[in-house]
Amino acid sequence: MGIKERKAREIDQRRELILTVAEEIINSEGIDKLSVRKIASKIEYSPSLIYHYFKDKDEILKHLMEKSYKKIVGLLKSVQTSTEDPKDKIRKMTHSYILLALQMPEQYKSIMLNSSADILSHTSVLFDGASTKRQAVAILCQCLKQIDKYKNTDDKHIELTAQIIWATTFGLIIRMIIENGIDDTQKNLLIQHHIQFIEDGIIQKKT
Amino acid sequence: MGIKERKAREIDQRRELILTVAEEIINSEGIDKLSVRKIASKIEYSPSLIYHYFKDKDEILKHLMEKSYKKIVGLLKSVQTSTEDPKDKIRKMTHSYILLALQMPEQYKSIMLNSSADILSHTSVLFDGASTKRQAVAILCQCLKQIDKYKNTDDKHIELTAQIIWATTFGLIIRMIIENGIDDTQKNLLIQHHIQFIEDGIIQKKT
DNA sequence: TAATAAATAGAACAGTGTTCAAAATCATTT
DNA sequence: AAATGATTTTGAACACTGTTCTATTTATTA
Repeated sequence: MGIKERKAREIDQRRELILTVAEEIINSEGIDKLSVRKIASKIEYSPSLIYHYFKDKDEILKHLMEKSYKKIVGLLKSVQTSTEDPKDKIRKMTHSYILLALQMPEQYKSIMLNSSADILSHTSVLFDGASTKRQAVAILCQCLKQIDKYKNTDDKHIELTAQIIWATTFGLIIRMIIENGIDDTQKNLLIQHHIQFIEDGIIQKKT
Repeated sequence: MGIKERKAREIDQRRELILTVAEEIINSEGIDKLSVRKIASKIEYSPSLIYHYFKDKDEILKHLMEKSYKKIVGLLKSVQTSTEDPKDKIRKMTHSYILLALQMPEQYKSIMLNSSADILSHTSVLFDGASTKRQAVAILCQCLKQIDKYKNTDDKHIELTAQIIWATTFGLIIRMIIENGIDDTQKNLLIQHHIQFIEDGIIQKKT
């Protein structure tokens, strides 16, 4: 009986359709303008139908965030295996992370600022022990450990460094997104300066 | 005729009352739960009355933000005139800035993340030339200039440094606010680490 | 084809910001 | 003090929002 499977496939397709439409709205009108009714009208179904495929609006958001989040982590991983020099790795990771985030400003904002508990459990990185539970921090720590100066540094210190790198980079990105009208050359200068700052901070480090 | 003056005073009082109540709601329930109707009910007037004293909800927010913003700038100024050593100044300014922000998390979030154009014109700091138009950046630049190593550094470079310091500190604060449940010792470690990072970045700087 | 299960729609509830015309209050002048 | 005019306040309404519930339609199974 392939009918059940077809049904399951149809449900998945419908869910995908909803997510796609939601993403379209976010990209064209911004996340604030996303509404269940707007999704329904664009999909030409009644609003209540949405609730057959998703528990509530938050669950839709959650799925979208998950998608974007995986994209970001995937990027980090690909950079991690690409280069040799650990310092260069951190440079490149930070740089491409920033560029990717700027390419999907609305999604990045949502992922990082939406404090829904579910999403937060993926994106929180500042707690004690994050290096063992968050891929992004783990990858950063791994890179830091490969730097000579950190050979004899305790793990907690490395974790803190990674957390600061992450949180500060986050800050620069969010402000570049929020403060609209910054031209590209200025953006590039800021990014360059920030990466230099990180490098200096790393080099200088003394246990 | 002191009646007109009394009237003006009464209007001011009413406006103040609305703002106070709004702040109370924000502090107790969070900014998301603030609504015109809730203000009205707490003040025991009809919702439509609010619109006699404020153009719309955004204007109320704007006033609240302005208030908090002034508090922050005031703090920066007081630290600026307090200490001697410029490096110490930056340390202290950053530190007390972070502590103040953490004491008013909801307000800080609103000021910095609410992208209403009016508020943005006070809080945007990343554009080219911000050091002449934004007090926070200006103060930071002034401190940087007093550091020996920066004596021969061009203004644009100093501005970028100030902007990065600002944006990264912002990032750390926002994440400490958003990621609830981080205990105080961890918070202090992060803050300490961040300030150290800034210091290292500043020292290391070579034109 | 009849019974059963799933998908879809429509109406409704409670909430939001906002507007507008009417009512109530107050101030001033006659 | 009464009437006029300005100001303050309200109540109802509009257009939205997320969400739930009960029908109704559609598809699957026996």
